Amino acid sequence: MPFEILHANIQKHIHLTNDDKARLFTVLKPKSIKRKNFILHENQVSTHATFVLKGCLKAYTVNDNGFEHIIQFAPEDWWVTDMYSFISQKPGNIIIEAIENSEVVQLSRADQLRLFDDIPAFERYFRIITEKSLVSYRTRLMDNMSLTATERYAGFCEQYPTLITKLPQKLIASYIGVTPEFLSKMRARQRNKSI
Amino acid sequence: MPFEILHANIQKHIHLTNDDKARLFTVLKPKSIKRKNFILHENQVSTHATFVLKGCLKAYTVNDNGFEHIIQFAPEDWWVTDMYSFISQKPGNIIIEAIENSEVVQLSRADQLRLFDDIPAFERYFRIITEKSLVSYRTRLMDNMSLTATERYAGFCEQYPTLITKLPQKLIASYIGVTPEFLSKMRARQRNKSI
DNA sequence: CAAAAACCTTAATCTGGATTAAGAAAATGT
DNA sequence: ACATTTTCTTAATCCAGATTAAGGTTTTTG
Repeated sequence: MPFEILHANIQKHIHLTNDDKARLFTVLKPKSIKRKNFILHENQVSTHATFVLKGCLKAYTVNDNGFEHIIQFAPEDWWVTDMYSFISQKPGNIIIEAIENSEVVQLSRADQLRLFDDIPAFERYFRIITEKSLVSYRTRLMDNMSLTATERYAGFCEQYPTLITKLPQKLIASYIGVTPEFLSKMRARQRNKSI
Repeated sequence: MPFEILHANIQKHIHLTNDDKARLFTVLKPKSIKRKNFILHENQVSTHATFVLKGCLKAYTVNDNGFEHIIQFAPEDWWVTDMYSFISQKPGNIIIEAIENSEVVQLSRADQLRLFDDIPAFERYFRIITEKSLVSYRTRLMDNMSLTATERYAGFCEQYPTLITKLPQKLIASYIGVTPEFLSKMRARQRNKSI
């Protein structure tokens, strides 16, 4: 049962009957995606939300100078989508790309809305994870406004210890909002201090 | 009917029957709040979400150096709460304060959850506004990471033309993430350019 | 309507982090 | 296993925006 990890994630928040579960599984579309391939391009409509079963994706924007800004990492057991485009079904400016070979399942907005109509518990599940996701964006916004780069890096290390080990530094730099050069400098400073 | 403005807001997203509406109105608590008074203090549990009928509030954090960072303005027709504290019912670090004499209605998390159980349309309403709110935090986070202060100020003027005229500059500075001195400088620069 | 408080402006100086550049190390594909 | 691409580091220079300080203006409140 390759979807079991999603089922377990859902059960953490609500209870689905076997029928509900079967109904959900019929509309999920599994997909394999290789490192450096895209789930969503810029100016494309995000028709689907994506849940990661295995591997890791990144969601990011590219600014006018060609710099990437990472909005979200999506490792195993996480949902990722361009929420703006997904709810409006208009083209968005977010790119979603695999940073490892990954296995995902996708749910279309149309199928999601049908599930909301038929299974209120399902709408509750998404209401709950959207509330939590809102909190994490708000926290990150405040951190960006009120903390120094060093403090943000320390916070990242604390919050995502597993990602620190497996992600290239330049991606972490892009997530916390500094250049790779400056992250490297911060790490050197830290190293010297602790010796 | 002082709550009509909230009812109209809800009807924009879902349909409530008269019974649903009556049910909602019995649990709403109206409240008058004078300028400079607080709806929520730091380290307090946000038991209620607040909808503004009249006036304007600000939600903000205070950092270690005593600087305010404004998370959200809540003018008429907006909801405001410390979502972290509201969903977890743990103490949060956000302060909500009236910046004008205001009229609000409040809904407790407990009442909200009961409404979710009894009236699925109600859960849908909050699911939808939470999705939208998530998008606006995410956009603001990306703007903070990728735009200059000047661009952020221009964006604010475009997005909230009415707020620009009625809010003191120092609050706008705190929202876009610059010092009041620097906002003043940007405005002087703009003025000189356009003469 | 006056005193106090809050707000705005200007200007000089400072600094966290960006930019540029270039070489070293590591990971990846074939 | 090796060549290519991607990452990481270090160091010099630069700049957007912070900080500090001080005077002027507007708003609030008694």
